[in-house]
Amino acid sequence: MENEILKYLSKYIPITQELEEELNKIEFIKLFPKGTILLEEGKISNECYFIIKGCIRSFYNKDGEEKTTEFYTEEQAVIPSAYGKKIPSEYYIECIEDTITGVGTPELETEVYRKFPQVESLNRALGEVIMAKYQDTFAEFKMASPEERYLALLKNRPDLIQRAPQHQIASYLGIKPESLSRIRKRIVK
Amino acid sequence: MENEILKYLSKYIPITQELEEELNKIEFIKLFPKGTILLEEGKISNECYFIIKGCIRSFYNKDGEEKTTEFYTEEQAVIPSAYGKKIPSEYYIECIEDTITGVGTPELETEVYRKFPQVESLNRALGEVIMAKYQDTFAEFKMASPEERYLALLKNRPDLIQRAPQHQIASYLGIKPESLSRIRKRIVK
DNA sequence: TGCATTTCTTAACTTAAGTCAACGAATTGG
DNA sequence: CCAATTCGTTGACTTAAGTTAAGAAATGCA
Repeated sequence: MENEILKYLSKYIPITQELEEELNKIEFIKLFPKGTILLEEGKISNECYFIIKGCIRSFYNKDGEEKTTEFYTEEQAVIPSAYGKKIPSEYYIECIEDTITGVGTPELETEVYRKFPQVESLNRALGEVIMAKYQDTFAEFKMASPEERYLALLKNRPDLIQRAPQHQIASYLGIKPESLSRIRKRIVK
Repeated sequence: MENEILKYLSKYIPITQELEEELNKIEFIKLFPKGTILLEEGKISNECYFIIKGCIRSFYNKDGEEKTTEFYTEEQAVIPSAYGKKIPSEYYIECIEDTITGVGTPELETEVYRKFPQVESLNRALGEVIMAKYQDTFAEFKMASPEERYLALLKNRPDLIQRAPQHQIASYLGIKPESLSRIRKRIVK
């Protein structure tokens, strides 16, 4: 677990001795216990996270009801919409398991990009890949019925169904908990 | 219309004489008539587009039915999920109006990034902004009912309702054309 | 361990979207 | 300009999700 981010980066670019030392110096690994709120609605966001182990969700508070919109797990980056901008966040970010992350800040990023421009290139390329996947996910969501969305989730991220409570999964699928309960019952048959 | 892309870029980075000349040399402005299919399902994608004027949609063919998943208009980038990867596209891309675009290719990008690393930095930063917006759009979509989605579209992209046929708007909202027709009737009251 | 809280399920009922079909309106191409 | 096709609306009916409420199951905490 010493430097999982380096391990991850090394899949994509060669890690020089210099880069390794630099990243070891600045990298900030943190453990957050389950239940930690990493970002609150209305607050300024100055941190992003790379999940080494654990699970994080983002959720809105709509008329007192929590609407989970995203789940993040191992090897995923959590970048709040308001990250680095000086605007209040519209949603919360919470660890739903004990979670180990690398923590990034705009200042850290700027410094690393300046010293190692290749890392910025990599981020540009990785960003495009993640964007493409996300687009596809949104398109599938639009085209599918709630039941189809649940079946797709079972297939694509089966771990989530174990890791997150069902009412959070429900809003992630864009439906009510009662509906998800019925869908599950229907499927068993 | 000589170089709209330079105009757009100049909002974000200083345009040197050298960069301007370079981009003028390599930039490839094309006009596509309404109805042009820019990418077909199953085909390899080697072009991305920056819309100067016009409207482009992406759509899937699900059991013979077209499902429009995205509309792109002025100052938006159209980057197919399969762009630059050597995998077949899962969807079509079509101009639904006469459309003027800047056309990009992976080779062109590589060359520009090599000569003007600042452009790659800008793209990294812009990509993050676009990603954040897209995430917010997806979250809103999940939380809203079909009627609320339509009202949001009316508010946020009112031009689209004039520019695209209603059945395409319907699948963009994740519903059937008959339902959209009824929603519109409900709203007028 | 046991009590309190949260989560999940079930049921009855309401509401709105999906489906199928028909028809008139608008658009397109020759 | 006309014929053909596509598009949008409407109606009747089906299906599934939302709502409300209640109780069972699971979980967390003292």
